[in-house]
Amino acid sequence: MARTPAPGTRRRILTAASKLFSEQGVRAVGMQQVIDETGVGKSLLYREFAGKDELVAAWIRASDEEWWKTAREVTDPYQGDPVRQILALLGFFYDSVRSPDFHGCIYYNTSSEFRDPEHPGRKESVRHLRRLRDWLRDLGVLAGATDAEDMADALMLVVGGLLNNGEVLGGDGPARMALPTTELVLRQYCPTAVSAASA
Amino acid sequence: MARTPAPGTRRRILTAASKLFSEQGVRAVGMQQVIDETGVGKSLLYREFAGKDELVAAWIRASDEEWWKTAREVTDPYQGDPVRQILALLGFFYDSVRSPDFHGCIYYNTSSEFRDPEHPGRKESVRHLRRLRDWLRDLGVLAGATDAEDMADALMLVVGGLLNNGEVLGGDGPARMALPTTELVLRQYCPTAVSAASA
DNA sequence: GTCTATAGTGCGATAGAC
DNA sequence: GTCTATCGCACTATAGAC
Repeated sequence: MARTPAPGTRRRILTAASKLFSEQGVRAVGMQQVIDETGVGKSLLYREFAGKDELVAAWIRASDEEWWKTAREVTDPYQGDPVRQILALLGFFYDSVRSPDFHGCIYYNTSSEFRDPEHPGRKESVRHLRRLRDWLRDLGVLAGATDAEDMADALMLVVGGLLNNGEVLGGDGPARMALPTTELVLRQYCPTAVSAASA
Repeated sequence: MARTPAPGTRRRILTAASKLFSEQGVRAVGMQQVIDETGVGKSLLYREFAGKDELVAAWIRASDEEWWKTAREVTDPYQGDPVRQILALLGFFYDSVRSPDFHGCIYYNTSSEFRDPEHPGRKESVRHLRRLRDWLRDLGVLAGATDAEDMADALMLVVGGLLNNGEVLGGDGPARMALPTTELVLRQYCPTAVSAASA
């Protein structure tokens, strides 16, 4: 009889691609390296993904899904307290940046590697960052922010600064100031809610 | 006697390389494109620059020099008023990001494209960002900041967020909040100096 | 395996300054 | 015409997409 398709092939490829792409950058990694790392055959890889661009997009999409899962786990304990949820989220970013596996934010990095707005990997990356910004705005509304749009954009400044300086300047650099600066922003836009959360 | 060497060849190559690299990213641009854009011969290009890595490093170095020149022009009118100098500098960043020629910060982008700490282009990029951070710290000291190191790192968060979100999220996005957030940080670390500057 | 692209090398032809 | 800077092309080798 015919051999049954091995389960989880797609996942194995994505895991290997994720390691290589995030550590070295997408353009620095060839498809051959992905193949070598997985042990999968070339034909199987190309049956699973139409091309490199599609592999990149699938990697970003999978990372995005996993990220939201973790982000919700991190903020769920503070359900009903949006200010603490924001602080928990920024704390999660901070921990990620300080982790030894951190090699820069894949969404910012992939956007910078592919400037064509039509590139599937860029599209997915931009989509992720937009959703993050919108989530921060929604939390701001829940927190009764005086201006939730402004607050979300100010927080994206902190997030962008945290994620992009981490790999470049030392570990004791700007990252250290991410939480204090977040509190500064929160105090500006939700003074009453922050006092309550500090209590 | 002999033909005279054309002056400014190096500069012409750097100008073309700058356009291509900053618009499309370094790895997306081949040496042939640089050659086509300048009309220069391959042999001349390789006599002027040992290889692509060296061209990239030279481009970053030239951009860095030009940047400092402009940055000083922007802050010089506020000589003796470091708080206003910082605000002018952030205003300059803001204007750059909103300019139609902005295609992302070349220092952050090049760092993200080349992860090898030994890559000459990365080295120059990191050096630029470190010098910027140190300048902000020095201005913080002059402004009598309660903690100039913390303030510089907090401001680098704003700078990093501003420069890295600009190309990704819309023009009306986080960039808009860069100056208000800078003021927030300044007020936190130099309350008296900011009041004086606002007066 | 195949085809393309890219970094880098080298040489002959050409274009100018004298 | 002579001399040299520089171009343009051919070439190799390597790597990458598929």
